[in-house]
Amino acid sequence: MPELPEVETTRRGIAPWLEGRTPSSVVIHNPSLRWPITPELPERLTAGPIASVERRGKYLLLNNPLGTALVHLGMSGSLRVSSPEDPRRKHDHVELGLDGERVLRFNDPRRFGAWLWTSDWQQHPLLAPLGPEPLEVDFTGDRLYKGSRGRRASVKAFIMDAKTVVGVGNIYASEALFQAGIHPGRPAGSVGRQRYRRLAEAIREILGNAIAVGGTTLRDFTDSSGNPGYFRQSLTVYGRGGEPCKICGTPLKDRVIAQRSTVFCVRCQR
DNA sequence: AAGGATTCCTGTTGGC
DNA sequence: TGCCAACAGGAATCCT
Repeated sequence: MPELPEVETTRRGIAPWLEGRTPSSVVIHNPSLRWPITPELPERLTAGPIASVERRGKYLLLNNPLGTALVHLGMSGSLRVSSPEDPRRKHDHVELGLDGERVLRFNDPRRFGAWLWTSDWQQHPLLAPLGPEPLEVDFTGDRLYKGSRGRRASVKAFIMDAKTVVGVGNIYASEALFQAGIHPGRPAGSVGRQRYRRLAEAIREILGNAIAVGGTTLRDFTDSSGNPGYFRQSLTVYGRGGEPCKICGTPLKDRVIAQRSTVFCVRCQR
């Protein structure tokens, strides 16, 4: 399930193959993603060189002189650079020809991903409302504290809301709340300033560490070369329901909070 | 306005 | 062993 570290890992892998090049072709094998791929996408993406590959939250931005292709991996999407001779895999929906030797393929079994075209991504309705980047300086505990006053939803739902901060999905939200010692079901408005400072620090540290080892591979995430990420071995609570807490040994609880499976320690997290 | 429920989809898993 | 229902999950969208 790609969260910010997996998307950033993907960005770093594909950028060197795309930047400065004009795709020779864009072939859409199946346009039925989260939203139908607009038929104009191929002509737009082949119109000029891709100047840069950026990331905003979990969106990848392929920028060229006409605008930007917004690529979202959804929950099962991946991008891979391979040889044109490598056989297409099941669920390869989009293919960019890079030169004679390489192709970029978008694979997405569940088709929750997206490829959208926009002439101005900053104004795009999906991107404009997004909150701060967790690894940038404007993401702070004080900001979380202020934004959460009066909020009755759980602190877990609050930090998974992209308007609060981008890129924190179910796995890293659980990990950060454990590291900060905060119970995921606690109302966001009842968490104090100091504890939000701890939480912001935990989010930063965990996402940064995950990026450094290529993300988390649970089942099938791989980078653009097909390699797994190694953060899984650093997970302290996610996927460990019923197993002992690594701090106090109490069996970890597993229950649904914010519509998602959530693992936490009733003793260490309050 | 806020927050919870629903929805899209397919591969994996668990029960019988 | 085989079949099928339940489940997982990002996040927009619907509903209250």
